[in-house]
Amino acid sequence: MFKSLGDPTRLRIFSFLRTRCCAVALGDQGNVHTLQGPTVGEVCCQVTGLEKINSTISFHLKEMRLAGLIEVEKRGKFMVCNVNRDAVAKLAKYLGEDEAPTGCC
Amino acid sequence: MFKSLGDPTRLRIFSFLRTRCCAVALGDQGNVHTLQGPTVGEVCCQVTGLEKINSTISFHLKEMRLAGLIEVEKRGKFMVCNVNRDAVAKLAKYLGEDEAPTGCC
DNA sequence: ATGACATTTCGATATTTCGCGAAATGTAGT
DNA sequence: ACTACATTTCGCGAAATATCGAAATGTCAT
Repeated sequence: MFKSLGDPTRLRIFSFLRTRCCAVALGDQGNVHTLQGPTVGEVCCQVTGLEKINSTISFHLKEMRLAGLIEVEKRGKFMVCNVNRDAVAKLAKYLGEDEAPTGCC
Repeated sequence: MFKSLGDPTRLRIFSFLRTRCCAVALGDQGNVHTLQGPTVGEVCCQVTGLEKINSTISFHLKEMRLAGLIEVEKRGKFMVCNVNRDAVAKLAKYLGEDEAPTGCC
């Protein structure tokens, strides 16, 4: 995930996706449903201002998905993207915790 | 910083440095003194088990220093390394905060 | 079915990055 | 000054990465 966030384009994508809320609802069987989110094309427009080609954004989104940073869901003709909040929370926790044993120095 | 943490070797270095406390003391004029910490050679030994050459570790430490992730200080013949806790805290804060505007979706 | 649209895959290319080993630099002690 | 040691710099090759554009895939609407 750090590697994923390490690329400037992906960090911008990440930042953009965070400004769009990740709507979630519980289904009948208690399963989680993501309701909506930006599409690949929308990410491309908003993040790079069409500076980058769709296929490039698609590539980065795939990387981020494989890293577990985001979730991508099919919505008819589109693919909608959302930040994986649990994963990000874990990452924040890792950075936030203090690993130094007491009295180490 | 994300890019820095994205490399496996550097993440191991980071993790190792965090287990060694960053001792700090106030000097006579209120200036901050880092007291001690692992040397480059020690990092090389502990992190890679001598799998990697010193120059390689030096390269990574430089990257991490330029990224603002660690601080390196001259201590006579040695260079001692410590995590930049403020920077890491900021990073954790960035990941931890919720950027989605209320009622976005 | 056909056309329009969204996205992904593929191939090619340019750039970056990592790693090693040798040489250079710098410091401490004798 | 000389030696021993710690670290950095440099040159280079190998591998990974980012980007583009074209072609392929998949979906919706007519």
